[in-house]
Amino acid sequence: MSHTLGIRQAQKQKTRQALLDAALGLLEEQSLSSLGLREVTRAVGVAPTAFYRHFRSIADLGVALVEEALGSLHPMIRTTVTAADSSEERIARAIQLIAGHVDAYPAHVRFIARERHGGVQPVREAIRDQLVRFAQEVSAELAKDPESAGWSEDDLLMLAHLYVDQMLITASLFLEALEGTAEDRERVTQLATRQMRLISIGRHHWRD
Amino acid sequence: MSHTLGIRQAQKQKTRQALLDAALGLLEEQSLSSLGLREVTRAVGVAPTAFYRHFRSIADLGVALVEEALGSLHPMIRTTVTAADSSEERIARAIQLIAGHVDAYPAHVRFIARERHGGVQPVREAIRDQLVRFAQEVSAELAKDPESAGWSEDDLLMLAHLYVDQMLITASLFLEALEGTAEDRERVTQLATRQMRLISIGRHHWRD
DNA sequence: TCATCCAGTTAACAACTGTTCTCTGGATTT
DNA sequence: AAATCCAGAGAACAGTTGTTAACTGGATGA
Repeated sequence: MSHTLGIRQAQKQKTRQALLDAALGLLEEQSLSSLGLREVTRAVGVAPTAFYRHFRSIADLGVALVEEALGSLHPMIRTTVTAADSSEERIARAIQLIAGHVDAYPAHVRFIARERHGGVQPVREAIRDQLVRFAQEVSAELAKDPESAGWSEDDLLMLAHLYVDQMLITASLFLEALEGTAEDRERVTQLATRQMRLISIGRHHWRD
Repeated sequence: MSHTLGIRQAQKQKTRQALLDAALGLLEEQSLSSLGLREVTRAVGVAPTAFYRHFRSIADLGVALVEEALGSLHPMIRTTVTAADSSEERIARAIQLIAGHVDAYPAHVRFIARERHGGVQPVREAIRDQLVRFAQEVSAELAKDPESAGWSEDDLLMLAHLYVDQMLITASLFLEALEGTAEDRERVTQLATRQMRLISIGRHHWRD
């Protein structure tokens, strides 16, 4: 059911993607609020005014980056939380998944961590919306687990937010460890694993 | 034992503080990496070149802001964790303390949350160092608690980091709720309380 | 085939940036 | 009282920024 794009539309999307990629690269050493429109177009090799054919402003481009970075992550998260194996195995797998994602898309992870509390309001809101969606989805998956018997919806959402925040913290630690040694990364894995374990224990004894 | 500063030194410190205050104000709507030196001096009402009498660069000023925002917080944290009352009361008091701090110094809290993963490396490192110190101090206080019997140093530090991160998340939520209604703030209190409670439960059953 | 469209170009704008060098005048020290 | 110091001012520098307007030329659709 794929409709082949015309030459013009295809070229336009190519340039648009080049702008997004260039911006993401430039954002490794600065924040979005200091990223210049000309800086981005210069990196791509197009005229500054071409930018306006794709985005109204840098903030607009930032919102598009949020969608690119988080939009495709929902199914991955759902299946990770769902999993039918033991709690300990699930933790190990989740952390392995985070580590792998940071390895594969470090710039996206950095962007989200940086701009979650960054200086550009529309981007902050876009990230917050995505994270709220994550928490809702995690909450919905948790509800299916027999261990969630007797849990209120509020408490499930509370736990889901804890998980989502913990995921981001862990991703950020893996990111810092990317330029470090293998031991650095192993230490992050150990730390994150034990923190998740402690939260799981808290979850297990919550109903008391 | 206070040595009265000379007129010149006093005036210099006054200007320096004015620069810090102005910068903090301007940072409510942008990130440090986009803050201009001229922007700051203009807000204070001094010549751009006067900036160099106090800071080598904007990054340098940022590091000074980190010290101002977090430097004086260490004793407060120590005493909060120490506390001799029940776990539930300790949680309520800690969260109340965070809420009060956000009310009193919203710009400082915003600055730390924003620049923790921000685009200016020296500032990121300064914040990280301070947070590591917090975690070490919390860890040292936890070690005194009889409930920490049988805990390894690594595990204490793991828990301490969890507490510190949770504090920052909570502070950030209170900050968002500052412009909201009283119910918004109450909801944050409820959420943070239950998350802390769950972590406490996890801590209590850790040795299993 | 011919008219229309539209992604990207070119040129120009006023406004802004960090940094340098030189200078001033009141505080400080001798 | 005289010499020194030094926080801040002033002017100028080359480079940068976002945004506007009018344009070109290949793809598109009638």
